[in-house]
Amino acid sequence: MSLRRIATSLGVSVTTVSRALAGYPDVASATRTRIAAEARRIDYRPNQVARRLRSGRSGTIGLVVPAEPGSFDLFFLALIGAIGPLLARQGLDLVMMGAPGGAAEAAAYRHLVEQHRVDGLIVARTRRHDARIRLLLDRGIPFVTHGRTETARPYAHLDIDGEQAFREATERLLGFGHAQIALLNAPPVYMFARHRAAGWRAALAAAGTAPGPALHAEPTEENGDRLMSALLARRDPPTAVLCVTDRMAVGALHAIASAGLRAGRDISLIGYDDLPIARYTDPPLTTLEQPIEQMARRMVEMLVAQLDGAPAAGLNEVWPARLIARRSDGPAPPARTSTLRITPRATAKGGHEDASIVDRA
Amino acid sequence: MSLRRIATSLGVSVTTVSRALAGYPDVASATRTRIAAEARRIDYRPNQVARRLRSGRSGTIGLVVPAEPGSFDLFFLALIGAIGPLLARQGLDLVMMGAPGGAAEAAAYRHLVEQHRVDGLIVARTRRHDARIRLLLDRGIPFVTHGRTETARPYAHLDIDGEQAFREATERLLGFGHAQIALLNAPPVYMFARHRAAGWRAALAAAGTAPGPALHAEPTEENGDRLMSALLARRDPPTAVLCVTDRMAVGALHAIASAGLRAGRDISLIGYDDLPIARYTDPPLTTLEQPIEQMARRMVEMLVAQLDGAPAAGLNEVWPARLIARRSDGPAPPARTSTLRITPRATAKGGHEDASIVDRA
DNA sequence: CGCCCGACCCGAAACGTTTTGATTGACGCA
DNA sequence: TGCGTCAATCAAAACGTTTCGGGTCGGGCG
Repeated sequence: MSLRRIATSLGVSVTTVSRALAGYPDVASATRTRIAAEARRIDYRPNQVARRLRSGRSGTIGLVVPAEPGSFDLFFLALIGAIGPLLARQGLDLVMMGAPGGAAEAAAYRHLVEQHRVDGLIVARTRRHDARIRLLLDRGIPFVTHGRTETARPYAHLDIDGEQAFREATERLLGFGHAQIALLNAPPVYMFARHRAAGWRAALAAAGTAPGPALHAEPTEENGDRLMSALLARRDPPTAVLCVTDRMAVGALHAIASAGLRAGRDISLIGYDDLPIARYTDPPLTTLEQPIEQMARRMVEMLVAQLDGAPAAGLNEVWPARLIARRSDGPAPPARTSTLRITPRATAKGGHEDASIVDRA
Repeated sequence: MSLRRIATSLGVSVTTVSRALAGYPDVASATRTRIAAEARRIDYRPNQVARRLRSGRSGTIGLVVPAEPGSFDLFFLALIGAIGPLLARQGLDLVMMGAPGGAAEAAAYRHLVEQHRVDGLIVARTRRHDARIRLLLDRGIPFVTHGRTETARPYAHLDIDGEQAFREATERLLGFGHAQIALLNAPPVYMFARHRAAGWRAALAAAGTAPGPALHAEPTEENGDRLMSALLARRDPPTAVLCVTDRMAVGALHAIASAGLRAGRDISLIGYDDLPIARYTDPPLTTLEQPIEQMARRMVEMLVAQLDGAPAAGLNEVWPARLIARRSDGPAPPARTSTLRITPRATAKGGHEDASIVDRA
């Protein structure tokens, strides 16, 4: 409708208008300016749908977020907030799909891909063997992941070095004199959980200290509370605890306070994410910050590069996290410094993912 | 491509395939089954882009979220999480646009609307005179708002009765014997801020109690902290404080603890939203819950109804909030119960929105 | 003078649907 | 037999772009 409108009102063909506006060199500059002027006059906006039909591209990027109330958290929120504007600047829309985990999630990906709804995808919270990544790789759809996964095939990803981050956090706690450092982790299906656990374990091994107990569950406040309570109920509770996310740390803080203990003195706690709230917990939370804005920017760059035909092979980066020291950790309480080593119970894996079970450390 | 593929492989016309699949009655049932079978065999998926071009609908609905770090909060998160799957069930996509406030926000709306990118919109956090709503009304684009606005024209909206909610909360505090009840509000451009303030004021008026001071700023943890600190620095600080959101309440809690006071005993605090964290603050936060899931469901219904041609006029509802009593409030401290009344200072409005200034109560 | 080339422009096809209006037979009825 | 009716099918147009493969016209060159 619209191209034609300009064309008829100027007495040229639709082709010429299209080519003029697209900047092709084979249109006389006089014509071009007339067309440009008219386009501006009627405030011409190309119809994206027509354009997409013709070009076979949809002009949108998909982001599938977990729809379960617990798991859809501030990290995704920040990601959306950062990614959206960047994509918009590239003329791309961000479409969101909520999907409850498992089969429905796979279906969501299939839906987006097969209906030509998206040109590319952003995949967050990668898992060890990630079916989504396999699907996308098989179909040749461009994507970028936040987080790594275990596959031999090359794919674009950007990740924070969780291993290094937790190694650093553990070393900090060791430096405070803690001898029993526990880990409140996410289920080991998630790669980030594995990396952070590895860092914790590596630092302890390097120091010759036996790892404290490691529990895991979906990283929510509720589970942080539950798991921390379980830790405190032990005969020989740890003096320091690493939490895989701030959300978990908030729950843990609550458990500590409920037990009549004081975080930062009786028990040291370190989180991860640096959510806005971390500044305002009591005490403020020592945590590890990932630069979400910049990550989002880089991920979008990687995705756009692939849309323009770049191979995914070179596109992978791992960035450092930054430790933000606040007041939820500190010197180990003197009474218990370097007391006897406790050995974590080696327990069989639980049946379903969400259960909080003891890791083999 | 695809319709044609079925057509040629079955020796019928594209039209017939289309009509068979669409369920028109004028195709022989034998033909219909053959077509259905073939469609299933090749796993036919209609090309949405083509469909949209033909129908003039885009099959997506838009949600513009504030992209400023502070204002993009958990409420939107919950909204997105709830709305996405519901829309998906209707065959609709949810496209998100982040937009920093002001001019950019208007541009974002214009972009979505004029490029035919969305069939409808969801508008959250309504303002008193909301330019977005005017734009949408003028263009005749279907939309649903979360929150009300001051316009004579009918539009579809669903809101929580913030006035009733804060009246109830204030009455609760009065019942606890508090005589100085302050309000930590959001800027009065937001309708929700006005409603909640009205409820607070109404309850106090009914009880013959003078309103405590009312401060306002963007509802973030940081501002909650700042404003609460300001309250505590007064000669005659209030014994109870209503916070317009849980985020603010979290900041306020921090300010209270920093001042060496104990929330729930020295100072009573009530929030709003019932974020997941409200259960895990210290003390757990008494707050008002809005049923986001159900609201999302209803808003989607309202939107879909309009897409199917229903007028917006009848579509508006105001639901009650539910008070969740936890432990951040309680009886007024005996030493100060019904002490002399303080009169809020009547100060002129500040220059820019984000400043924390004293309301004329 | 005749030809060729470059500059400029355009018609038509294509992307995959849906929908309109027409066509084809078969059948019943007068 | 002739006509109307009904069921079943289809061709073509349309949605708004982009792009392919020409086409026309003038001017420069041999």
